[in-house]
Amino acid sequence: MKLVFMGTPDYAVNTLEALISAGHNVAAVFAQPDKPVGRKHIITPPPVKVCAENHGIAVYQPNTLRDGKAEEILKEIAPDAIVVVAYGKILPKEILNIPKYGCVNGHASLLPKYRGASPIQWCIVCGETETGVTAMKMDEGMDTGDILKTAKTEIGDEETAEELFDRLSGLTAELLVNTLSDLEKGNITPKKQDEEKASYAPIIKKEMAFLDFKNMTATEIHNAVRGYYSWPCAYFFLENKRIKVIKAAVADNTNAKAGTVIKSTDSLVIACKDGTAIELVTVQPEGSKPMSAKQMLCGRPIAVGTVIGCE
RNA sequence: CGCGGAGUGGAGCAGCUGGUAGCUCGUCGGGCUCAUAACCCGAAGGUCGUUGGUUCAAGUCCAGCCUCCGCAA
Repeated sequence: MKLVFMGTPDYAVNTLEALISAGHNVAAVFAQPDKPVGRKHIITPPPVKVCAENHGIAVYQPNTLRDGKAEEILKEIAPDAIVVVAYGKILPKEILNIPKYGCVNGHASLLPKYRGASPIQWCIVCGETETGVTAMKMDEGMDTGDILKTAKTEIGDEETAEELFDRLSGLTAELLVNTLSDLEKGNITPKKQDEEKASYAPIIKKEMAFLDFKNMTATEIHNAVRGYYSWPCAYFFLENKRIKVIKAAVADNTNAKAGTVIKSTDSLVIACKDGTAIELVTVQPEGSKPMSAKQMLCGRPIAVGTVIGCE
């Protein structure tokens, strides 16, 4: 098939590679413009662009798709389908209607659940045990298009968002290749989404990853630590210093007041809501590299009974 | 030149107003103990990131460089 691919981050590269090796003619790639990245604000091209260039594919990085230019380019190319994975822009109606098979999006959740920007993080934060990827025919709404095909996978008890990202990225690539081939053969019947079951996964903000030991149970903390890793990373404050929590484990229940440090010798355990307790296994104090809680306690002892607040 | 923190024995940290390094953990040896990751005694181990400067004297002050990290993006 003659395709146009739209995507930006690492996550989308797998799919682009897969489409190419499946023999599709990827006539052009759209990606977000290069952005300043890192401490020194070095202008960096998005991974999808790098990949496309390595394959000698033309890359377009418009700031907007709504000024008619993109539409013009796409009509010129006249692709059979446009494949969109983590592109980061909403496609206007004029573009949606250009390809014969429409615009196919790979979304990282089992739609209609977790529509929106951050489905992967949210399903871990919410404690889901199963997720997947969905191929859908895009319409004007936010992830509301008809479902073409899905693939499920289980979420491991200790799996982080970063790990799940990797896995779903691979699943998406497979799913979309299969979806295209089925579309071509005409053996897909698009299914409407069940609006009753729809839920949204809003974009993640830093503050959301704040660990409030007083109002979260140990399990909720554990899920937050996994779900917000590796960005923005769950954190709390200790003496006005930000401490990121890289890894945590649910500990035995306690009757200490939520937020209180109940163990700080070999390990660091903090009481949470409803008598639960969480052990902070790996942490990263501001300015330092990640370390075990025990290492941190060597240099920065914390007294048992200390209450972790919100300051 | 976006803002800021940091580089000290194996690990994590102290070391204020300059006079040759200390804490917690670990390691090794010994002791106690039915036993121990617990406790007691002792030991080993540091060119204090790098280069140059100030000084009688610098980990401690000044300048440059390298590396790491937090914020921001």
